[in-house]
Amino acid sequence: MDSPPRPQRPAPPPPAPRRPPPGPPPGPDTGEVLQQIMAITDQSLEEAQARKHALNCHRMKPALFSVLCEIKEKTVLSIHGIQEEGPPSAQLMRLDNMLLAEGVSRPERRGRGGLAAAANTATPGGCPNDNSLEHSDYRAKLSQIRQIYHSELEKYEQACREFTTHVTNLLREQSRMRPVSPKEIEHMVSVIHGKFSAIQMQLKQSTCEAVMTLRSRFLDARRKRRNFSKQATEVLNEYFYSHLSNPYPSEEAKEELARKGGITVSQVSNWFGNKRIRYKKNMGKFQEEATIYTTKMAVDTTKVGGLGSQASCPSTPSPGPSGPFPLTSAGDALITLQTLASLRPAPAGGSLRSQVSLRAQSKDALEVPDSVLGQRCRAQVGGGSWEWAILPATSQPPQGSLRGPSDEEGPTGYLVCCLDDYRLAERPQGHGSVGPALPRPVPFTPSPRTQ
DNA sequence: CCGTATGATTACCT
DNA sequence: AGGTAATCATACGG
Repeated sequence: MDSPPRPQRPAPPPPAPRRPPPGPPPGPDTGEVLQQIMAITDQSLEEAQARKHALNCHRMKPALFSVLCEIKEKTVLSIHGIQEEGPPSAQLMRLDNMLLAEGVSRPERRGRGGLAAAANTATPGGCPNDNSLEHSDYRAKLSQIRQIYHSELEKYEQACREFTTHVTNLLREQSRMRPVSPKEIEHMVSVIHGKFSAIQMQLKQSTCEAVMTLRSRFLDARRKRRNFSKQATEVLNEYFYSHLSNPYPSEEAKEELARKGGITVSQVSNWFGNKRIRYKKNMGKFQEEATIYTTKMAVDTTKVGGLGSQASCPSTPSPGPSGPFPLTSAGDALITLQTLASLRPAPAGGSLRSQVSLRAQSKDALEVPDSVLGQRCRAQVGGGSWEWAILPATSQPPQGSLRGPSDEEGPTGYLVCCLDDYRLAERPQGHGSVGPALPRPVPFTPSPRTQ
């Protein structure tokens, strides 16, 4: 009760007791010794060593040492009280997991190749798979973050190791002078580790933040859509309008379209999803576009010699069985050249070379091969559905006006004509004999095609 | 600034 | 899984 207020200190004990112990009152002799100890710090190294040696040999040393031991005992107890600080790291674990998931803290991945690989796997699920430009930008930045993170981490770890060794050595050395239990050293080490891991935690935290920022910026960039390149749009539209009766590209077709357009397969899927629905909702609006693209396709077809090679479809050139788009009235039907170009003049010419090519020589003339005149054919109406039709029987260019969608196509660029005397035909009986792959007129069905 | 176009997302369906 | 339909959010052009 009347003892001096010497409370347990909340902080870990300093390595050297700088104060007279609260225990039994030191005699004058002890006080003197302590004075000397205190004075040691002011002395030169050799002097100090000599003093230390002298003190070590002092007759009071053992007694003093045991006193110190007693004090130590108490402080160690208090240390134990303090030591049970909360389990450090729910948060640390969270950070670690996150860094791992983001591909930042991959162990043992040092080389650039490794980093790149890590970056690749670091984009899980819906992650940015998009425009390779942005993607590589993202990867580069992530890799940068990773490098900084690892080099900092390395630094901290090294510093921690050095400092730990240093302190351990110091304590070991001091243990000759004062009681330093291995436990205490251990504790000290864990304190040091704690401090350093706090720093590491900060590093991890800010790394996580950086990654999240990068990620969100990137995702934002994804959400902040950009229109596709002209090239991509063209490729997609070409496929769409050349497969209007069945605009459902297969997986392979999607892949090829993606490759050609420099976009991803899922973007292709999105595009077709949007296109189908929007086209169906408002066919009128797309009429012009339809003619433009079907025309374009026709040009390519004729240029290449009938077979839609590269410019046309990556797969299945023949339309499927169902037409997703409603028929327009025959009155103002537009037969596009692409349509005409894919007409077959007669039963089974065998090879696709028997396809008819039509070329517009000028705005005012359309050359129609005799072989198809008066023929029953399949025609794409209004850029939309396919119908059986009979072409005009005259050798004159069909009446009607030519439409010229493109400026760049020159004198032979006007490929779309209105056939005023186009008329609907009966669907041929036994359609199998009409031609190998002529699509049958199938009423509009909104359900997804089955292939 | 506003209306339209368009890519992406979401819910729901088969 | 892949489709439709509705919707969101931004780009873009007048």
